[in-house]
Amino acid sequence: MNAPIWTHESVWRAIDALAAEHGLSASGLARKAGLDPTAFNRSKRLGADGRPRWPSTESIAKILEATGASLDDLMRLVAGRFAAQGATKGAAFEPRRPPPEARPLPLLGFARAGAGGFFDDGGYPAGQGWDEVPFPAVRDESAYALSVTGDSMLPVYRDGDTIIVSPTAEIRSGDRVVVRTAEGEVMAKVLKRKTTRVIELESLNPEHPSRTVPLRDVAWIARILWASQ
Amino acid sequence: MNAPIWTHESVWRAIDALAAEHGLSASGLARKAGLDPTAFNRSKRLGADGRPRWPSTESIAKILEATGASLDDLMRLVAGRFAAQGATKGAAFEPRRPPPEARPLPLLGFARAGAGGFFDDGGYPAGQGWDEVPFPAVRDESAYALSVTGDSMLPVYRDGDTIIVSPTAEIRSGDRVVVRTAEGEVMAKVLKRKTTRVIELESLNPEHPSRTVPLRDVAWIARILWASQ
DNA sequence: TGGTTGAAAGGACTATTTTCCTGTAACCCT
DNA sequence: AGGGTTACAGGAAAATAGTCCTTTCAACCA
Repeated sequence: MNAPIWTHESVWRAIDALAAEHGLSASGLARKAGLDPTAFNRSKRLGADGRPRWPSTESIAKILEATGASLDDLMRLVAGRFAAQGATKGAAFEPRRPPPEARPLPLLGFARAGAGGFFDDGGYPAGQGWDEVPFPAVRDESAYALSVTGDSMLPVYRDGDTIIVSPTAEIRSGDRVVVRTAEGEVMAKVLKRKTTRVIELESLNPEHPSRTVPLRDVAWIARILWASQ
Repeated sequence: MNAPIWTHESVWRAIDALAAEHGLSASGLARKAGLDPTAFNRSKRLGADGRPRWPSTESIAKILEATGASLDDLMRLVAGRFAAQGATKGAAFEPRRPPPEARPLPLLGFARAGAGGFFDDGGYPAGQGWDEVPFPAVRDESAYALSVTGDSMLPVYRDGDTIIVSPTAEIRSGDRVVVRTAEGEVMAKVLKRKTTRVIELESLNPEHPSRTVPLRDVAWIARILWASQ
């Protein structure tokens, strides 16, 4: 079992479980906590654009108070440890794999790497001044890998490179993304701009022109997290 | 005795403590998590009308991810159990950490990604035909991370990208490498050719010329395994 | 059977949180 | 001294979560 994590999925699951442990529906729990009964509707957990909607920390405080649940209870439920009576009728539709467990790696700014004292003679990290970074910080259980084929993504991605893609990671301007169009074309690009109607995609090769795609022509978009080298 | 509770005060206190445990200010933690640096300002924790402002559960997920903190850490901090301050900032390098444990991720060739049947409507892996790849396949206990600074490695590496470097991994022609010269210059390049006397390094930007360095001028060379995106 | 209530989906609107922006102050480096 | 960066306060705009409202369906009861 991997370490429990705080994710959109696990938080909502905890809310459902808390409701069930108190013999309530999600709408009943919301009502009991003084929230609108539709607040926890499953239909509202993803926005119209598919973006995850997170319950607020304030709403969580209210449901804990209304049910008398403790901080321990909250973490237990987020961790997925439910009471037997409260077993939810799971919508489990595919087996989930745990995401890779992050470990801390020593971290140094590149600009400092030339200064003395950070590496020994063999090029191994040494001395003072190293920070830490979790690697790999991949929390998405539905993350997958794509193996690059061809030369069309040079110079960033070469034939045979592996890219790690997350369908649920937040995407911001400047992020490298995989986009599938409604026609079935799948491409790796840089998201330059997103409006309510179009997305603008820059090529990974700066010499190639940007491309604007209407959102209605976008089947899905997923963020690239890591690339092998 | 009541269990620790989830309140406006305890949640913000936990955020401050998480920052402190990583040697960061609140604004530094926000920045590290990809949030606006003003997001956790003390001045913004109560609204102009005195109403408490709660951090979102999404923001909490982001700071946990950015710091590698676990659900147990979150609970500990919300409960008010803090570690001594500054424990990890600028710490001496500690050798012999276990490398990240590889997990299998679904793998698909990019060229096949446009064909039907590999993704559901939301862009999640589905259907048959997926292979597996271990991620991250990093076996080197001395692997470390470098944080890219500046624009000199565009378009492959952008300012702020993290590259994972292995001093012990085998290096072959075409691999992306970090090289330190005897003079102390550290650079990221592509190893084009290695002979008994020289190495030839291509720039990551194909427009820039190759560079030949005598082996006696090379202090060390390490292979880049992964790059964040 | 008809009425009532709750559960849930979906849309519009409102309230709240985050982001963007500006300014000041402190600190560090050249 | 000047420039750059970070920390922090404060205001406006943008984004997001909650509320209100409507509709449909199911369960229950008289």
